Amino acid sequence: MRDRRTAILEAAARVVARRGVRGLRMEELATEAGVSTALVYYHFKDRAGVLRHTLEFISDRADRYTSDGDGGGPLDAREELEQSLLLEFQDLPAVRENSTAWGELRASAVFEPELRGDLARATLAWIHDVADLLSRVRPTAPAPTLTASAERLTGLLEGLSTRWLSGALPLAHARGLVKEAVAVEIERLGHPEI
Amino acid sequence: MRDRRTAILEAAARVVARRGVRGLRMEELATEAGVSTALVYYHFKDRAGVLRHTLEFISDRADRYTSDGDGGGPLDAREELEQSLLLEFQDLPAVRENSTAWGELRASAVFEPELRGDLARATLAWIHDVADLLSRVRPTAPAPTLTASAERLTGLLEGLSTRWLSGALPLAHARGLVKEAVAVEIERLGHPEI
DNA sequence: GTCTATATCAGGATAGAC
DNA sequence: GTCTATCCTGATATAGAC
Repeated sequence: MRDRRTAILEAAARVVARRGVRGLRMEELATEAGVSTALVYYHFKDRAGVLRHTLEFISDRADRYTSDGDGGGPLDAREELEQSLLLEFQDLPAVRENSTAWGELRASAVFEPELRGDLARATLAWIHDVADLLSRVRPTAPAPTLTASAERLTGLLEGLSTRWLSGALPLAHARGLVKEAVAVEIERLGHPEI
Repeated sequence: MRDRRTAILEAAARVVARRGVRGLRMEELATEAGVSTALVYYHFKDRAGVLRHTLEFISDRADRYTSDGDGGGPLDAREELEQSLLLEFQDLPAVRENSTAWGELRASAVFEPELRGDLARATLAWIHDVADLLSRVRPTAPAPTLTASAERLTGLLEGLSTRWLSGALPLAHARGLVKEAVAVEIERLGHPEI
């Protein structure tokens, strides 16, 4: 147990994953964190403040996961790419929590312009990372083509993620589709004349 | 102006597109429809009932749009496919409304299991339609491969749609990515050995 | 079928003590 | 920094007249 503030943010991440951004109630959050509602307001001013800091918290945490050097031995560029894209599709509480929260963030941004800035920045960074990994597989492919591939792959991930989380798409199937999408895009980058 | 019931559903579609599923308030809906809140309850029992019927209404309407024979002259199979996938990316109020409502429905289904049934059915039907169009472009491709391509294309559409609606992706760029995705998948279906 | 009230309640937010 | 208690708004839902 860290300081209360962090405990509240961790609790908020769990509640958002369980109820959604729209479903987050201050009292449920307080109970989950084991504190009073007043304390939540003390630390975060109001509901919007809670949400802002929670989404920031989640996004930082996601960065950490992504850059996790894991114990799987050295990977070639393509494996690394696949690995990185498949990180989002695992049935671990932490991963589900992050994916759910991100999905909520994206969906909420449609109606809440204040959220759009952060979201756009994070998405752009992600696309850039993926384009970078792609460029290691296909070093000769031109940058705009790489970016377009990255945009499609990440866009697909977002779409499939929602399907998975809403129970419409089994995890294994989602993973299969992602792997094949990677194969297809890499193949495509080898034939720029299409 | 049809019967009040339909007018309420049309208004609900507009309000959901504007405020989201969670942002739909019975009074705003009533005002938008030009009726009293009591009448809304009379016709739809409660808020959940409004939502259920609204989503059904939207989904029916989307079917109509999709099967719209339009005035663009006869298209070959591939053009028809492209056309059909690009329908969702137009800056027309009706289209925006439908896309937004669908996005909301998908996002809500993550937290509301009751919505999942309808959603899964509609998604499956969509995938099937796209697979069908693909099979006309690549008549020799095996069915599972066609289905996988359709799943990726529709999944991508869902992901890009959210990006577009949240202002993260300009319309023209989205359309370009979709067109290229179609090209890539069709190319892929011509090389089943990958 | 439709309206004008109005009851009811959940949930966000604050006051004030410790 | 943290709690208990409470206020108050906004939103769902119903009663009863027409």
